[in-house]
Amino acid sequence: MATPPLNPTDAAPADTGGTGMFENTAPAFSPLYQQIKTLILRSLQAGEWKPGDMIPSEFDLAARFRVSQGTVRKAIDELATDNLLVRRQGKGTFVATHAEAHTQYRFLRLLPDAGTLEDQGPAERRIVECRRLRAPAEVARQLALRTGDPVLQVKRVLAFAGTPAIVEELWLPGGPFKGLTIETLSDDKGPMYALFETQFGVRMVRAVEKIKAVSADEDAATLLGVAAGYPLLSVERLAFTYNDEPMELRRGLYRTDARHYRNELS
Amino acid sequence: MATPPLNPTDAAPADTGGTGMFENTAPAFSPLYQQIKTLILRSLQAGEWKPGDMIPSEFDLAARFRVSQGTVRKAIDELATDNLLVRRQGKGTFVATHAEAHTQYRFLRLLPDAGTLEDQGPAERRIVECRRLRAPAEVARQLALRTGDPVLQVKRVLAFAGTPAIVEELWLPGGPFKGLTIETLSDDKGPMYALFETQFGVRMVRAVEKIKAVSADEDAATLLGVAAGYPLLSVERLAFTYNDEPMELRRGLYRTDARHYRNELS
DNA sequence: CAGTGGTCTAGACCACACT
DNA sequence: GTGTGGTCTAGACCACTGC
Repeated sequence: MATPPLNPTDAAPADTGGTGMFENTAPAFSPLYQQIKTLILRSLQAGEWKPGDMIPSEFDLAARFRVSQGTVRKAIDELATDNLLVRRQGKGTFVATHAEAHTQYRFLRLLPDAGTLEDQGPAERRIVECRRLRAPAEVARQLALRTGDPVLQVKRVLAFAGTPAIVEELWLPGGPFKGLTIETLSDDKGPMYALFETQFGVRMVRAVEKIKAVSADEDAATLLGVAAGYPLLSVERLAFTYNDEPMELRRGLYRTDARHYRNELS
Repeated sequence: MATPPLNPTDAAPADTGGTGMFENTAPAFSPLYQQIKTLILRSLQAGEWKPGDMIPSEFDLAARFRVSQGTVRKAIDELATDNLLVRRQGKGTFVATHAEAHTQYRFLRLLPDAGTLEDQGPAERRIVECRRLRAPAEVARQLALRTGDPVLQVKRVLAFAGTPAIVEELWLPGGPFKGLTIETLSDDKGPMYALFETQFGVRMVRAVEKIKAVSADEDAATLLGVAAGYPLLSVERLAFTYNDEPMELRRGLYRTDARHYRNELS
C-alpha cells in the first residue's frame, strides 16, 4: 500500500488545490495523475494484475495512492485510451488482452474488400518454420539487442477460407521467449499475441508499421499462390510491450487482390 | 446566449449532481457534456469560429451554456482529441486548421525511408488537369451524391526534390466547391486542404484509407518516372468534414522505393 | 441490494503567455 | 498583473451489473 506520491511535507492533510508535490523543482514537473499513471503502469509491468484481470476500484486505488478518486480517474482514463486498460461500467476496470474476441485482431488491418471480418471465417494459421539463431545487425538494432544475440525466427502463412493471404516472418528476442517451439505455436488455436501473454507474460501494447509495395519473389509467390512478380503489400511491424520496449519485428507480405489494408486518419 | 441544455424544470438553480436533464426519457440518454460537444460542433459547422480562430474561454462557454466549467472542459477535451480543436495553455483554445506548419501534412503518411520529413524539402505540386463532369456511380455512392451529379475531377503529381512520388486523382462534390478552377489550384502554394478551408469553408476532419499493392499502368508509370508494371501503393481516401459528411474521394498511387507509408497501431 | 464506473458541480490553486 | 488552460479535491447523484 501507501507510497504516497511525493509530498514535500507529508503533514499536509488539508492540502487542497495545487499540485500536491514539490512544485517547482526546476527540471521535472509532473502532475499527480501522471505519477499515478506511472505507478499503475509499473504494477501492470510487474504482473500484479494480469491480462483479463480486474484491477482495484478507483476508490481503492485512490486510497492506496493517497489521492482523490478524480485523480485516479484521470490516470485510468489515459491508460484506457492507450488501450492498456478497459473500463466496463458497473463491472470494473480490466487489464486489456489480445485473447478476447473483441480485441482479437486489433493489430491486423487487412480486411476483405466486400463483406465483414466475420463472414470470411477465422484465420487459418500454418507455421512454416521456427528457428533459433543469432540476430543479424538490422534485426538486433530494431529489437534493441546486440548483433549475434539469440533470437527466434518464425515463418508462417495465414489463409482465409482456404486462400492464403499473408506470409510473414517474425523475429523475437530469445530471452523473453525462451522455450518457444514450433509445436507450441502449431498447437495453439488463438491469436499469437494471446499466446505470448499466457505463455510468456509478454503483452504487445503498440506497434509501428512501414508499408511498401513490392513484387512477389519466388518463395512468397509459391506460398501465396500467385505468380512471381505479382504486386504485394510489404508490411514491416515493430511491436512494443510496456515502456516502449521493442519485442517483435515482423515482416509480412499481404495479397491485396480481394483485400485491403484499412487505415483511419484523424 | 442561453440555450440552457434541456432542463425539465428550468427553475432548478441548486440542481447539483445528477445529469441535469430529463433523466430517463427512455430511448435517448446523453450526458450534458455530450450535448455541449454537439453545440460547439454546431458553432464550428456554422462558421461562428473559423479555422485558426480562438474560441471563447471555458469560463465564457460555461456561462453561455449554463453548465459548470468542468463540463465544458470535458466537451472540449474530446473535441481536442478528435483534432477539431487545439488547446494552448495560457493562450486559449483554437479551431484546428490544415494551414499551420505543424499540422500541414497531417493526412500524408508517406515518409522518406531515411531522414526526416523536413530534410527532403517541401512537396512540389503540379496540377495535371481539373475537369467538371458528372459523377460516375461509384464516385457518387462514396460521396453520398446521386449518379450524374456535378463533380470536379482533379489530377495532380507530387514530387520531392525533383523526384515524383505521388500521382493522385481527386473527386470533389460540385456544390461546395463551386468556382474551383485549375488556376486557383495551380497558383496556390500551400496544402490543398488549407485552400479548401480559406476559399470554400470546407474543413477536412477525418479520413479513411484503403491501401493495396498494384502494378503501374502506362499513364502512372510515365508520370512517376518508373517502368510499367512497377509495384505501387494504391491509396484510396475518403475524407469527411464535420458530421461525417464525405467531401473528397482521392485515389493516389505512391512510389515506395525510397519512401514508405507509416502507420501507428495501438 | 451493494459495488463499480460515469457525470456534474464548486471552488482552489498552479503553470503559462502576454502585456 | 490579468487571463487562459491545467490540476486537484470533495461530495453528490446517476447508470449499469450482478448478487
